[in-house]
Amino acid sequence: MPFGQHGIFCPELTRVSARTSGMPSTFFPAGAEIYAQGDTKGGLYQVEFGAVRIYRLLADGRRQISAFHLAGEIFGLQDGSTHHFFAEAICATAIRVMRTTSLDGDLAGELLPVALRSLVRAQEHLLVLGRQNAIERVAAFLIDICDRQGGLRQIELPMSRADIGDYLGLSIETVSRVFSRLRQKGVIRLPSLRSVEIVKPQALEDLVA
Amino acid sequence: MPFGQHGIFCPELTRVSARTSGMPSTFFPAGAEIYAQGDTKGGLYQVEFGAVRIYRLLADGRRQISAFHLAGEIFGLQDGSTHHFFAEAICATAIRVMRTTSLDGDLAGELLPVALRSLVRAQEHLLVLGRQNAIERVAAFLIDICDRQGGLRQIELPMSRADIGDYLGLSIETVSRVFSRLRQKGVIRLPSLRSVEIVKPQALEDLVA
DNA sequence: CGGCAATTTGAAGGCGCTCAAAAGTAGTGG
DNA sequence: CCACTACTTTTGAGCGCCTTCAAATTGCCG
Repeated sequence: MPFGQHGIFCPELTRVSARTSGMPSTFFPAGAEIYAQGDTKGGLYQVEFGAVRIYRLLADGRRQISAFHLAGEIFGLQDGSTHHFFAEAICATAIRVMRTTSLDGDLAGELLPVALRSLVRAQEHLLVLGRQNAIERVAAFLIDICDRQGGLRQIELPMSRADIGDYLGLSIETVSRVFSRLRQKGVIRLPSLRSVEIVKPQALEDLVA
Repeated sequence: MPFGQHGIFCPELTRVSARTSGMPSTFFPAGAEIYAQGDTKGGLYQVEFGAVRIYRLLADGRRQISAFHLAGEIFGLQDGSTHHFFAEAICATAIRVMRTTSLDGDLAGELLPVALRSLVRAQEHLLVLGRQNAIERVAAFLIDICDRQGGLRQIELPMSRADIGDYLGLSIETVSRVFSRLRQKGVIRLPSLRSVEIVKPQALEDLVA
């Protein structure tokens, strides 16, 4: 099976996406692997709906999520012939696949901007992980997700606290404590476990300095 | 002046590099700025000799070095029209410049591998900053520099402890303490301040897991 | 309603940071 | 050659933030 053992081909989505790009879509339930470290499947992926986590593991199980990808975003670029990371669906997710063969053609010029955006993102994330404390990291995360969801004050988080912790280099407990602290300060509200309302955007901005 | 206020044009180097690429070189003394955050100078840079640090600053002065670039390596790729980072010469350094105009032509296809290598590097660095402790970070750093200097056991560090700290997300003191600890364990020797001899490579490898 | 997983909250400890001072290094000029 | 200065690096002591371990609570789905 081309796109991970849990990948389920979805004819309806195929037809939908075919109208826009001519490429088929694949559906992944929550937790399904899209590709693994060492996989040789080349290609580029676009999130149609849902969310994806890109991560790496240490031998003892420590995990670092290097990026989340939301609807519309492109991922899967690789250096060399094999993937260096894992990609998993965070929730029910549809992925549009662009074949490697087409990359050699006209798309080559469009690939560079994608790579550069990812690079800038990763480098900015380095600043967060290297030089910011827990509350600053969470603030940066919320601002980032907010912007990528259209800038509305109401945020829907597809990922768990564990995912957020592994993205921000924090423990689950610390993430939870920071959320509580921001709530107590009146900076955010938590209408439900996976949604956040930003009450004082400026307070968040001030935290990331 | 095209490449930072401290850039010194060096005719002799120009002639040398012209033989290989037809592009001129610029010399930068230690600490000289190559480009700054917000600069609109496009273009690609190659280190001829010396070393470069790429970094970002927080409002209160905290600094995160996202990458070091040694002789032969290419840097300066940017998303959009302005640089998002600072680039400085760490020591006496010569930089070969490739003009933006030439990038639009034949080089476009060669740019993608450069961007992808940087991306993979940054993402691997995220794992170090997010999920590894002090001794593991230093071990990863030494292995990386060692590989990039040809894999010899003797390493020459162009950068200060402060630079290493700002690259690894550690304080100067912690970097120094870890070096001492590795020396006491017999893993490395420190023939001088800026050189490291790796006595037990396997011990270092084991640390990064 | 019951069971399981995710999240929250609490308590204690450790790793790395800050502050401080000593030791080492390099450059300069007498 | 040596004295002097300025800077980097090393080492020490104490503290604080985050982690770990543990338990309570909440939310979800059958």
